[in-house]
Order: sequence, then structure tokens, then C-alpha cells
Amino acid sequence: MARHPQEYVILGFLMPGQKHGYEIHRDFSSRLAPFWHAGMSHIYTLLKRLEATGQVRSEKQIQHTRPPRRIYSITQKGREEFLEWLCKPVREIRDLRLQFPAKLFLMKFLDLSDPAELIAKQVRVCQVELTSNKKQYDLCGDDFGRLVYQFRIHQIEAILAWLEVCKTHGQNAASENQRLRKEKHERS
Amino acid sequence: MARHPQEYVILGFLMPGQKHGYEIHRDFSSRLAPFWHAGMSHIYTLLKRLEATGQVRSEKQIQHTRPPRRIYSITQKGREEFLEWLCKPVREIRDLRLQFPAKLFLMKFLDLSDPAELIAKQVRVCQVELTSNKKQYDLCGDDFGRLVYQFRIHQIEAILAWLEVCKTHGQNAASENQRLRKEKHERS
DNA sequence: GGCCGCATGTAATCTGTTACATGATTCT
DNA sequence: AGAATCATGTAACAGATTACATGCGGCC
Repeated sequence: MARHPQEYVILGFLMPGQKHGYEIHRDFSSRLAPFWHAGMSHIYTLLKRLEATGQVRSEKQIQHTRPPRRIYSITQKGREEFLEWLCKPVREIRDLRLQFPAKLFLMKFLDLSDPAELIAKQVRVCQVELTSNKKQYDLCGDDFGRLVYQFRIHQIEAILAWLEVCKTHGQNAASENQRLRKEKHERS
Repeated sequence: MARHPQEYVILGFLMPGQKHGYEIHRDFSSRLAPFWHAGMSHIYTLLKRLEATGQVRSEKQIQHTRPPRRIYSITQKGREEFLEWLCKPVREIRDLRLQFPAKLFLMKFLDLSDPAELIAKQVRVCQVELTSNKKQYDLCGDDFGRLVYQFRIHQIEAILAWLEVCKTHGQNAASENQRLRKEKHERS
């Protein structure tokens, strides 16, 4: 049921149109490395899984001069799952480190959906989490537990501050997108 | 080479004297759960590994009325490795959530070593990490990377604030230990 | 009689990742 | 000739955790 998070990124890279594995790996390395690493063979493994569960479809393409490629395209099902993932805030704190920035990146990259909205949703999720942890901290009897709760509380507060930073990044991104669209419009 | 972090906790519980697996699991559950979970069979698996690499030694004990037990005791090698682990700050940020509080807990529980010293070392490690991340942030070209670095910077700053909280906890613990020692002394 | 606590352990599974096998072309 | 780029894919491995098998004794 649970997908490997990099599978969603792959779906994201397939959103603009069909690509082969090697190309997806190139996208991955040039855009997300060195923060998020994915080996070549890993990409192929994930593509196989995505095909087996119907998010992508592939077609063998024989080339005259180059080795044959397998061209992947995203299916309707894949598109839906990707967009659902893209717009949904992450539940686990640990996913804020890579998955969440990846969502923001893909929104900007694909010029899809509204980053500000995602950030706002994520802020709400974190605030709920913060309140819950503070409550549990108050009820907690032992030292070890209190330390762990304190840790979480500090961490979530830091994340809320960081999400404010994300907002300004998002604005820059939005204005940059506007600028790019404007330029494109003027050229046409 | 790399040990499972819970193996060190097991070694810690074996420091005061020999125990059997079931008992270690009870310690684990009563002291560290629900923050750090370890299943029964997991404990047995880890004990097997610890014996294979010489940190613990075991002896079968046949009981008349109860099922036979396997009594584990820590070896000199195990003691050394445990103390080395106990006094060393963690390198990875993610280990601060559970492994580091566990070290503080065990120091207090076993009345070994100086928590304040460990905290001070950890502060230094985090400060180095913070400086390095700030430097890399400045050099970083892409938006995704900057977001990730910002995340790390916020996180480490939160941890440094949390380590200050740990200091006061540590002081409480120290004074509590003194109180306990005093009481013990008065009783004798 | 049935469930809970005591007590152990193996085998399987799951998940993620990498080593390796293959082979053509193009650049130096 | 040798290295780099293009291109794919399988099989294996490693690490962590859990399902399940086993069985006694005491309590209700």
C-alpha cells in the first residue's frame, strides 16, 4: 500500500510527458542530488513497481544507433495519485526534511497547484501536533519521556519557523513563475 | 561493524549484573516504552548477536518449577564498548531523538559518568554542524537545496536550545542522585 | 478448562539498496 | 585502444522487525 516516496517524485518527472529511466535518473540527480540520492538501478526498480501497480505504462522503443529504451508514461491513475500526494501535507515529522521540500520543488517545477496552500496546510498539521505533544508532555511521568517530548516540541517549533521561511521562498517562486510566464507571453 | 543502537541499551541494562532476556525486555518496556519500542523476539535476536560478537556471555540455567532461562552477563569487551558509546556524543542528528536521551537516562540510571560532560560534547558537535551547514547554505545555488539547508539549520538551532533544557534536567538528576546517595549513606 | 505470565527462539518477511551483467556508440 | 556516455535490468544482500512455534505453572 505505502509507496516509496521517490516513486512520487518519479511520477512528478513524468507529468510533463513520457521519459525513459535513464532520463528520469538524470532529472533526479540534477535537481535533487546531493540531498536526495537515487541510484540508477533503484530508479529502474521503482519504475517496475510503478508499472506493476498501474501508475505508469511502458513501451519498448528500438533505436537504430542507440541501445533500446523503455519509454514510460504516466497513467490517469498515476496522475491522480501524484496530485493527491503533491497537495497533501506530510503527517510524519521526518518527512518534512526531504519529501516536503520535494513537493514544493515539484509544484514550482511543474507550475502546478499552490505552494502557499500546501504550506498553510502543513502549518496546521504541525500546530495540532505541537498542541498534542505539549499536552502529553504535561501528563508524562518519567524523565526520559519528558526529554523526548521536549525534543519533539522544540523540533516542531523550529519547523513552524522554517515553514515561514518556506512561504517567502514560495513567494519568490511564484513571482518568478509570473515573470517567466510574462516573458513567454511577450515572446509569443 | 555498526551495532543496532538498542544493543547498547541492552548492554547498559546488563551493567549492574546478569539478567535473562525476559527481564531485559521488561526493563526496556518499563523504562523506555512507549518512546522506544523493542519486541520480545527482537531482544532475543539482539542478545544472540551480542553473544556472537563477544559483548555478552550466556549460561543456561535450569529451574525446577519454571522454564529454563538463559542468563546473560556482560563481558569486559562489552563493558568497554558500552562505556565508549555512553560517553560519546552522537554524530547523526536523527540519533538525538532517542539514542541521546537514552544515554542520559542510562547515565542517571546506572549513576555512571557525567551527563553534563556529554551534553557539553554534544553541544560542540552540533555547533560545528551548524557552522558547516550555514556555510554550505551560502554556497548553495538551487532553491531545493537552500530549503533543505534552512531546514537543517533551524533543526540544529532547536536542538541546541533543547540541549540547554537537558542541562537543567541533568542538574535535577544529579541532585536527585546526591539525595539518594545521601539517604543510602544515612541508612547504613 | 482457559487465560495469563513466564520464557525462549527460529524462520520468515519486508523494505530498501546495490553489485553486477550486458552491450552499443562516441569521444580522445 | 580505452574511457565515457547511453541504456537496461536482475539477483542478491543487508538490516530491522515480527509471526509463529513451543511449553510449563498458577490463578480464577
